[in-house]
Order: sequence, then structure tokens, then C-alpha cells
Amino acid sequence: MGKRRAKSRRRSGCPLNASVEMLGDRWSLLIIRDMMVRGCRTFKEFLRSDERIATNILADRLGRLEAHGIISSRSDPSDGRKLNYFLTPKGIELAPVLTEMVLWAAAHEDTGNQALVRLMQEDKAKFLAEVKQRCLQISDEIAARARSEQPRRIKG
Amino acid sequence: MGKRRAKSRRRSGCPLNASVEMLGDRWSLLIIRDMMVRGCRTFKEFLRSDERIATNILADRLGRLEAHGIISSRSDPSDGRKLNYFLTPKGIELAPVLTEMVLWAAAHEDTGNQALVRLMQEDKAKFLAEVKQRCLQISDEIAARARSEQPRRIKG
DNA sequence: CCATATTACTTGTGAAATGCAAGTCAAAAT
DNA sequence: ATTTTGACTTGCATTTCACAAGTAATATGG
Repeated sequence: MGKRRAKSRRRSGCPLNASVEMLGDRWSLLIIRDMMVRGCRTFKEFLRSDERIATNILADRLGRLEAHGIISSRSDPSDGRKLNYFLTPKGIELAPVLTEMVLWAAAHEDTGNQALVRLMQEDKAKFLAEVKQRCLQISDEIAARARSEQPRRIKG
Repeated sequence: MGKRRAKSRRRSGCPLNASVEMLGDRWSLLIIRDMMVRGCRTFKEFLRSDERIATNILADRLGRLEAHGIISSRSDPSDGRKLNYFLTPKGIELAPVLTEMVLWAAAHEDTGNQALVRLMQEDKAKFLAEVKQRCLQISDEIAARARSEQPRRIKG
């Protein structure tokens, strides 16, 4: 159950502060990256990332992101244990933020994944459009499958 | 003194992870915002922000940002107690990141400072160019004053 | 049908980060 | 000389984090 405090009063009205209060920690943006570019949807998949997030932190962050309307989830009709997470439109619109952070780090630090970086550099608008479309497609698919609610195969 | 561990091994080579390890906390980006748009340069000035950062956290964050080459500092020739902080080119190039975070929050949350937001929306490139120029001007001025090293006025 | 796996989490616990108040210290100001 | 100011430290209680282990609800294999 994702019951979570609705809004614990901002420290200020500054929009940057609002962003930082939602996303300013060591994990939230990495989770969003995993959904956006690595196509992660389940708890298990997030755990497989290189940064090795702990399970309790992952559960906490997924809950917060959902509470902030950045991601949402539906249980998987073909496997009742699985919860499929996906980005909401609000979450998808974080793509420019992530992109600028990637480009900044790539320009000033020694980092990997240069293939992705080059894609962003060559045509940023195209890259953003593709990411957006892919994310929308994924969320549509998850929503559609959940809606059709396949009657569980009864064994025997 | 600002002796600080050089680089304590990244959790992964991902450029987003690099950004998050440098900037992913509740304060670093707000400090950079204060330098970029509020023109803060001294410890005291940072403390006056709406978000009310604690002095020990501020000292710690200024030290980290300096260790990461995002900001730098010079002691003020006209007042030996003061240290003037300024953004390095690397720090100035965070402007697009901050801008996208502000625009995202402004689009999805109820936030203040709509005047600034409108400036960003109307002509993002122009806004970024102005911010960049202003920051360069400030760092030049601080560096120049420190270089000239005015012989302290001897009283008597 | 039943034992074993999987998935998505909790719980427990020690370590680290945070927040607040108070204190330090050198350089102005009075 | 004394007080004030600016930039930090230090102490300490609280919160958050990371790692290991455990749990509950499916799912799978025999």
C-alpha cells in the first residue's frame, strides 16, 4: 500500500527547491534513468543496475516517486508477483533534466557510456523525442495489459 | 583548510551517476542557484536563503563543490575575513541543468518565482547566455580584485 | 498436491549524514 | 581595547543509509 505523507511543506517556493526535494538524493534519478534508457520495469530489474541499490532504499524511492506522481505501477496480469513500474507524463518530462546532467558530466568528468552521450550530442531534440515516444509506448503497453486483465489460467 | 579526498571511487561509470554523486543532495544545487541567480558570494550571503541551510552543512558543501572544481574562492582584499566564492567554467555550465529542473518543477508543481520561470520559457538560449555572461563577469571581477591584492590600508 | 523458487518487499542493526545550538578565531569596527 | 563580524568548528540528538536477513504472496516442477 503506497500510503505516504502527501506533502510535508516545502522549505521554500523556489521551483528548483521543489525539484531538489523530489529528486535530490543519490538514487531517484538513477531509477528514472533505468526506466528511461534501460527499460527497467520490475523491482528485480532495478536491482540489477551497476550502482547496486539496497532493497529497502529501492522500495522507499519507488514509493516516493509514485507519491510524487513521477512513476506509477500496475500488477502484471501474467505473473501476480510482479509489479510493473512505468513513468507518468510528469516523469517522462524529466528527460531533458537527465540529458543535461549526462552531457555535463560527460563534458567534465571521465565517464563511460560514450555511445549514449554521442547520441545526445549529435541531435538532442531527436534523442529526446525518441526517449519520450519509447516511454509512452511502454506505459501504454503496461496499462493495456493490466486493463485487459487476462483471466488467470486455471490449472488442471 | 579544504583538504578533501580527491575521488572516492564511483559506484559506476555512468555519467548520470557521476552527476548524481557530485550534485545529488538537498543543498548543492541550491548553493549553485544562489551563485547563479541571486549573486551570492560569501558564506553569510548563502545563509540568508529561504531554505535555511545549517552552517556546518554549508561549509561541507562549499568544500565538496570546490573539491569537484565546480566553484572556487579567493579571499577578499578589502576585508580579510571574507572569502568570495564563484563558479568555475565547469560550474557555470550547470546552468542548463538548473534551468531544466526549474522548468520541470514549474510545469508540474505549484511554485513561486514565476517571473524567472517566464524568462526561461520565453527564450531559453538567451536566458542561458545572459546567466553565463553574468557569472563569468563575477568570477573575473573576484579574480581581478584578488590579483591586484590591494595593499591593506594601514590605519594611523 | 506439495516442496522449492521467485518477486517484492520488511525488519533489524550498526554506520554515516543531518540539523540545531553553541563555541572558536582572526580580522574589522568602534 | 573592546566589541562585532565573518567563516567556520564542535557536540550531540535525530534521521537516513547500507547491508544482511526474514516474510508473504504467487509460481513452478515433479
